[in-house]
Amino acid sequence: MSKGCSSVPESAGPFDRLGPNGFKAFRGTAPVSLYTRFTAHLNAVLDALEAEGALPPGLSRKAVTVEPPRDPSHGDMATNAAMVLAKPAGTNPRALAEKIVAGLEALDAVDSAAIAGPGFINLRLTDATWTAELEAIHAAADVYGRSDSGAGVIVNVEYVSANPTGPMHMGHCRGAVVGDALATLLEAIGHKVIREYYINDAGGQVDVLARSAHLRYREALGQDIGDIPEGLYPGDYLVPVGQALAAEHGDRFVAAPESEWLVTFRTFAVARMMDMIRSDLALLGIHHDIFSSEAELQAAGKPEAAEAWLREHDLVYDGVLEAPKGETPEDWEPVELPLFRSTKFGDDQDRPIKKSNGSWTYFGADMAYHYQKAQSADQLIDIWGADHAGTVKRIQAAVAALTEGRARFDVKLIQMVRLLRDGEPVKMSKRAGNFVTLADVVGEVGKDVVRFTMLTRKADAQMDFDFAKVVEASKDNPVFYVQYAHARIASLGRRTQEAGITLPAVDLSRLGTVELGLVKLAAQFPRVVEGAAQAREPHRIAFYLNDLASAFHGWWNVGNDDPSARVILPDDPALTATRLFLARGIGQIIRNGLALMGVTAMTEMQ
RNA sequence: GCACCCAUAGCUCAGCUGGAUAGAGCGCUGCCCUCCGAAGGCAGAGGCCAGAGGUUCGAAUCCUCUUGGGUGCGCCA
Repeated sequence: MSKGCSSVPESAGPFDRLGPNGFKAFRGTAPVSLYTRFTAHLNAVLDALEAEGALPPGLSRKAVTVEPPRDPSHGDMATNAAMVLAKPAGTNPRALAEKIVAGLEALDAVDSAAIAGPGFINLRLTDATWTAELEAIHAAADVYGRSDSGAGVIVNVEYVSANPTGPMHMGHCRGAVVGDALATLLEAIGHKVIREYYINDAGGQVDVLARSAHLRYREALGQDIGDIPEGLYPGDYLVPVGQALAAEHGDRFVAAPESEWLVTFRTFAVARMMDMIRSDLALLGIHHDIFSSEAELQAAGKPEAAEAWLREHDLVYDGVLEAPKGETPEDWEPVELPLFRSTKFGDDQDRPIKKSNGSWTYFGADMAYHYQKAQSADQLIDIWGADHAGTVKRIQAAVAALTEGRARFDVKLIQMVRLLRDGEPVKMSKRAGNFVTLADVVGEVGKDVVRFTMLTRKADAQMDFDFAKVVEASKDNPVFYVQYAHARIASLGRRTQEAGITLPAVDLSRLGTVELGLVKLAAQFPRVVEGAAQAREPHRIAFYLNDLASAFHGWWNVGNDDPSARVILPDDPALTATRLFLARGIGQIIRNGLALMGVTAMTEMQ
């Protein structure tokens, strides 16, 4: 099996056949998308024009697009080639368009080609081209929509990375889902993906965790600990940690000074917290490949190595930062610290990599961590909460410096989710420890609803999560609407069997205009996947599926008033078979799209 | 004071990395549904894409400025 396609099922197998139009419809395990094929055809036409001198050689075709027009009445496919190339070619768009049209019209798959507007070339494809695409969907099945455009490129996606001080709460949820869906999406276009979690187990917060655990440890040994002091973690989830520590160590650390137990308690508590986080993530179907420990990173001397390299290249120096503008903290004092020249890469201030006590700042360690990730990946993606927006530039600067600009590095910022119940924001108080946990929410509405809902907005837009609305059975709820379409399709199969209809071979020439329209929309799927992966925007899959479901429901609804438009026609088994073939093709796309989102497709609604 | 994110129909949001007459759901208006595929369906109204410049064949999309929201801002993670 080729690299980068490890998640493609073997059963799909390499596939090689010629479509009715002479296209080589499949390459490797997944069919080449219609748009990719037409881009190739267009390039061939342009090459021919170059050869005969109608176009100067070597023009950049970067801005040339082949895509469906927004208005379907314009045709099935459009290209801007004539408009983009006319100027550098020293001709006018329409004259060039006529030459390109002549070349494209010669293709069997093209029914007609026309010049429109300022110089668009609109193509109408033969029905046979589309019905062949429907067959391709069935043939490729679970693999339809995948490609190998990202083959050979390893992408590291770091997401969640919640502090190991408590269970996952809803603040972590969206980033977890977006990161995971993005990772799956990148795999779908052939990337090898590393799903990574960075454990912040080296800072002051885990010391607080250790002290909180010590308190629970004393409690487990029967001491009255009273109220949890300010500054320690109050959550009940530390009770079993204290009990386990008591069972293991007895009372020998009860009165011991902190220096004797801190490391032991910290290590133990962090491990327990990570177990808890892993099981919370498992509720969402999320499993990371690698958990990297900040403490281990530091113990291995990685930050020192990074610092040494940066000093050699004059990118770290010892200096004093100016006092912050705006509200100056009362206790501000100028201190000399090792500073990274992030201003050289567009940051507005150089950033300290060590604290005045000699330990690493979060940034200092994180810098080394990103360098480590870049050793085993070609591209890096971080999924962060939007509250960390202010630190994006410095880490991008660090990656650019340490990799000398080689690694593509994107930080995706995830905006806040506002939890609503009965239209009212759910109140959360971290101090009292009564935040809404991820486990609670998944327990209430289910994994699939949570995952889908988290992908119904652009990641950088704020969103509301309303407990009532996300489970509502109506067309305003995309989660339901998409699942309902898939369930209807599944029920068609069951009902055909119940009706005792024996299905003859399908006759795709009997598909009507509305039905071919559905095929055309379904055939967009590979493009949508490619675009969503390139843009790192998994929400596009959710919106596309909602559109597809909407088109399917619309088709279904024609049958309400017109029984002859229904799928199951006891008097016409051949047409039943054909429409069922279409419906199942749509169902396949929905299933494939949901799979990218990590959502299970339902075969019946309750 | 500075940086980043955002601004699209009354509301919630899409808009496929610059394309043609800017879309969807809700809400609103009108019609359809005793049952057989209505946990609805069909149609309609509704827009200075916050504002002003610029880039070019072409801008909601890219650049600059302004206005109005959100987030963050020395060695917290």
